[in-house]
Formats: sequence, structure tokens, C-alpha cells
Amino acid sequence: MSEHRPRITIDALRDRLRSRGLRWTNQRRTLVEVLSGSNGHLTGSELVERSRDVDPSTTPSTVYRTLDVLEELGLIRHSHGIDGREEFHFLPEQEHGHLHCPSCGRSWQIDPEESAAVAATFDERRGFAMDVSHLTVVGLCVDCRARLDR
Amino acid sequence: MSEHRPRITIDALRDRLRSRGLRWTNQRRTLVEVLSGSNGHLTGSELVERSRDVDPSTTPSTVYRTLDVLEELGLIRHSHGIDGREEFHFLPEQEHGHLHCPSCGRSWQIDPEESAAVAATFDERRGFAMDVSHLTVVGLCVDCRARLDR
DNA sequence: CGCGATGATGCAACGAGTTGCAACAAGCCC
DNA sequence: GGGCTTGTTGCAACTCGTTGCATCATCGCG
Repeated sequence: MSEHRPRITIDALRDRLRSRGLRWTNQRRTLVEVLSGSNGHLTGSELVERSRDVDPSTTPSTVYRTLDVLEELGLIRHSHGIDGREEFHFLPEQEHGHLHCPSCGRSWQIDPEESAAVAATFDERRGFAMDVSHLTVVGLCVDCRARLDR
Repeated sequence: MSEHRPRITIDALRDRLRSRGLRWTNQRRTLVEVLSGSNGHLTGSELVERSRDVDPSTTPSTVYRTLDVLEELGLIRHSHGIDGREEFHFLPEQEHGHLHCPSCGRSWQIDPEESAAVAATFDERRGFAMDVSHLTVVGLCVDCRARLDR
């Protein structure tokens, strides 16, 4: 597995907050540390848990509020998972949506070409600019279809 | 506004439950009454509230469990709203997904042709059978794009 | 360096939804 | 109609996430 390489350094992030009149606190440092140390998608509660591993005094409200701030800065993205729960991921991961099959519980990433095709549909017909990273498509996967057709 | 005409009668629903070994209770009758009396999309808590109007002794857990049962029977569908919250709607409404623009907060129904185009993408490439009613596409609407481009 | 404004934190309470469990009751059978 | 099986209910406790508010502490400024 390859190292995760955040596009923005910790120092740059600190300065970016300050230049907006926002503050660089230990709690925020902890969360950013956790985020940059973890690839993939994490739910809010997972982030709270991991932050507590680093600093046991971490409180949920601070974590969620910091996530909001980081999202506003464009550093992270959230999408809605299968159960509607929010999942966060650190940029600059390739933006992508998800396919989910509730029958077997598996999920897949949506390819850029697929995203483009879907986005084109709504762009052409309505001028609607789809947010790829927010897309979750639910349905039956090939395997489950085959299984259920029998 | 037109009358809502459920495709299945209350009696037929009762029999359908019984034939599966399930039971027809006052609590279920109350919820079905509420569902059939309301068009459009309702969240779980809205349904609890309205059920309480009919029968004040209604409890949330029963409502949510009944919703699960009705969904298994194919009588209602849930989709995930903007904030990830579940929204239920009574069939036989035309199945449809939603477009949502977080910038202005408005939502639109996805046309059948649009759904078909999107579904075709995933069917052709993966044999994945998309569930139309579960689709929520987030992005910027025409108006907001124009406004933000200025 | 130290003051002060104001953004951030932690707490506590709350809302939505879920779950385990004991008690209840629908409805099949005689 | 009455009994019995077993699906259903209501309660209480819990999880995840949000919010109001008093207190704290960052960091710009003198």
C-alpha cells in the first residue's frame, strides 16, 4: 500500500485557518493528524474514536464541528453511506461516487467514465452540475441478480 | 389537488400480512391510515407525529418497525434525503429519484428518461440493476451555476 | 511580553432512530 | 367461545449526531 500524501501540509493548513480569522488548536491538530493518517472513508464516530486514541479528552461535538470547518475549507468531503450515515474522506483522493448492493452488502467505486456519463445526462437536460463525490447508487449487483434469477 | 388512490386496499393489505403469518394490529392500521392520507415524502419522525395525532399512544419503535415491514412487502419505499435522513413514500407513486441543489436548497424529481439513462450506464458496464427510487443526485442547479459564475 | 476580542471548546440536553426483552394479543385450531 | 402459538408492542437504554451556552485560550496588536 502506498503512503498517503496530503496535498496540503499541516503548516499550510494552519496558515489557511489563521488567514480566515480561524484558529489552530490542539483539538484540530489531533483530528487533522487522524485524517491524514487514514485512507479511505471514515464515519464521524470512527473519527471520534481514533481521535480519542491520540487524545483521550476528545469530545464528539468538537470533532463534528471541526469536520464542518475542514469541509468548508475544501479539505475533506463527506458523502452519505448506505444507511444515510455520513462518511468523510480526506482530499486529494480521486473524487468518486459509490455503488452499493444491499443484497450482499458490498460496495464499489464508480469509475470516472461512469460518473461522466451520469453527469452528462443531468448537465445536458437541465444544466445541473452533479457533485460526483456525493453520488451513491443503490441496486442489485451482477452476482445477486444471477443468484435471485435462479 | 387530486385524491390519493392507493393501489392496494386496506383489506387487501390486511390479508397480505396474514397470509405471511404477520398480524393486523391497530398500530399498523393507524400508520397505514396516515401513509395513505399523505402524498409525497415523509420522514420517520413526521410519520410518528402524524400517527400520534390519530392515536396518541403511538410509540416510535413500533412505527419504525412497521415501516420496515411495509417496505419488505413492497408497499412503501424509503430514500435518503439531503441530510441522509430517511424519507418514506407510499407506493404506487411513480418511482423516482431526486436531484438536490444544496446551494439553494431546492429539489426536483428525476424524470423516467433520465433514470433510464443513468441505469443503462451501470447496467451495460457492470450488470448492476440500479434502484431508481433510491437515487439522490447532489449538485448545482442551473440557476445557482449562473449566479455563482458571475 | 501581555492585553483583549472573539473564535473554539466542553458540557449537558436534546432529537432521531435502533435494539433487547418481558408482557401482550392476533388469529389459527378445536 | 376458549386456548395456545408466536408475532407484536412498549419500555428503557443506547448510539450517533446536533445545538445553546458559559468558559477558555488563540493570536493580533500595542
